[in-house]
Amino acid sequence: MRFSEFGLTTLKEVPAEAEIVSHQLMLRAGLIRRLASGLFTWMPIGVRVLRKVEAIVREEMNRAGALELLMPAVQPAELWQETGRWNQYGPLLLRMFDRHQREFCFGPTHEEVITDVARRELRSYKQLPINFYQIQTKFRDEIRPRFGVMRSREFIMKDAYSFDLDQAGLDSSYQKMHDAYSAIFTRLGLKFRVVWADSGEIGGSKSQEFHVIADSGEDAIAYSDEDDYASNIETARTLPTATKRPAATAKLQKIPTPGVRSIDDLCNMLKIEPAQTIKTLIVKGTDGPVAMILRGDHELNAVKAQKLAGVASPLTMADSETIRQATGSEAGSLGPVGCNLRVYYDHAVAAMADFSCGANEIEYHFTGVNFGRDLPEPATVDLRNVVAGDPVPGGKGTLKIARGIEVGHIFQLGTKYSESMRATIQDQDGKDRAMLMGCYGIGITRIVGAAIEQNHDSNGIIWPEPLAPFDVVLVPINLQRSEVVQTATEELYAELQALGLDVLLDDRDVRPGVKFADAELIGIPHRVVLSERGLAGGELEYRHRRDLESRNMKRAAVLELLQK
RNA sequence: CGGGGCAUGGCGCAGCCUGGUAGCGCAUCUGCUUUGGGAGCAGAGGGUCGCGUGUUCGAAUCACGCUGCCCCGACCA
Repeated sequence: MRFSEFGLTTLKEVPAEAEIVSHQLMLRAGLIRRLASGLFTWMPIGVRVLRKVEAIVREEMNRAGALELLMPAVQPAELWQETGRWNQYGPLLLRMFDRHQREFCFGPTHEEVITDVARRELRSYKQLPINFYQIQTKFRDEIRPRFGVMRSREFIMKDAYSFDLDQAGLDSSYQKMHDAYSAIFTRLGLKFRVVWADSGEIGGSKSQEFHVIADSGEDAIAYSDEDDYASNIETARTLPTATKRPAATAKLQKIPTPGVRSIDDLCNMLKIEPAQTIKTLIVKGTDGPVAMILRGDHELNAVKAQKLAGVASPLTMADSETIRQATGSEAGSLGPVGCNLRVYYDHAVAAMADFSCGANEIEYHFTGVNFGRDLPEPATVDLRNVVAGDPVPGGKGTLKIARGIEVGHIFQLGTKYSESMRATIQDQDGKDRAMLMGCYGIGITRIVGAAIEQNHDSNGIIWPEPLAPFDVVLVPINLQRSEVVQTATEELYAELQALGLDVLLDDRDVRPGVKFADAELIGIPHRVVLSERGLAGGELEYRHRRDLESRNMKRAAVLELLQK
């Protein structure tokens, strides 16, 4: 491709709308342009990257035995009503009517459609196992689209769905996808980690996420420094603390705390640390509100809390009226002492002594509270988000926290969809059985952003070679004025293309600095500079995007290097 | 959805407080010079100042309403 014919415009300045580096660089390098909130046009250079991602994903999916198909982006409401998700999915689902006032949605995912395909097509267990996939546009009406293509409303996803007769079959299909995903992210040249996760909206049991490790990631990942445990913070578990509780030394005191509405206020007034306080959260329950007791510096974990007996799911905080009726007090002055609600204590609380908490009387708190004296010994559960240093569930080592960008997610769905949509198959005994399903997603567009988050410097993108829009960029110096350069450039351009390389020839009549700056901004891995000076000595100048210095090399040596 | 901010040429911004018919940098086009790290000079094109209503002799500027976008938050009891 000749630069002069590629229609690429790069930006010297950073557009104000872009917050994170991948978004800024994608705009500056001309990969994407914004149409509306969460909607982007992929420009030619961006599409080149997308196609490279897709090609690798497709190859590995095919290698794993999955079959590509293509389902409609627009789906009829009736299918979603069959599984009950028409109501469950909420405002994330973009709904619309056709001219006959029939209701549709723009597919945010395709479990319903594929299950419909399966129940029509699959009759016999002999057709199993089978795994269908597609690479296609989805729409999710996100509350707050952000970070460019990382959380956009319209995006491209590879979604796959497996069908098996029994759990052993599902385990095997799931494992195949796990291995295929690992192969995909490895081939893409990304640093990633597989973590345990919550199945959330999609449903089902076993589920793992593939995260590209990056500080700007939206998700927190907890992992062990000693074994292979790794989990999304949403589901990361921990054990009761091993530390023994110190003996009580302080007297129980009730003190007035005017104006104190939060843990921070309390700590400021008493000159203590949040870890010496207890906070009490009131959530909605299945029969009356429930109190959650946590150390002041810890956070309640919704996934864990909503699984507890008596707690309403999804987890909902009680409103101030409910709190008043249940405790006679208000948020900001709540505590376990004298609380007659159903109470859950977090593990970490059991190790505390001489702590402070609300007195269930507006703007009064207790200090010097102790278990076994002022409160009964607590039965504790795992209630909170883990923090760095917590014990690993397996018992070995402590947890560390990293940030990641979720680029893949695999689930065992079981029979959630096959049962509600009656997708059954005849087994060896001629009996109808609901198929066991798995579903497997990769965010194709998100991978592009994640790759940039992980691979850039102050000059621009540094594409992992498998993703690069071009393999090599040719930068001729004085192309328009030097016949020697012109001849050598055209010959090299033709030869590299004949070798099957994607070559960008910067044939613009601009000063070299402009070409260098653009080559670095768009992140082409290999750069070859052709100049009269070098050519006179029979040499080209080569530099990899990651390198700081360029080197002069013989033409043959450059060709050899680029063929690897 | 709650809070905050912004909206002026393709991009980044100033002007608004104190009302008088729009300016800077980048980009674009033309010419000349320049050509190994985002060139220089000269010239040119391009904006009904997000939309609406109002105040006023007069509104980018003041008031009200709306829309769009961005950021933060959505357990912090």
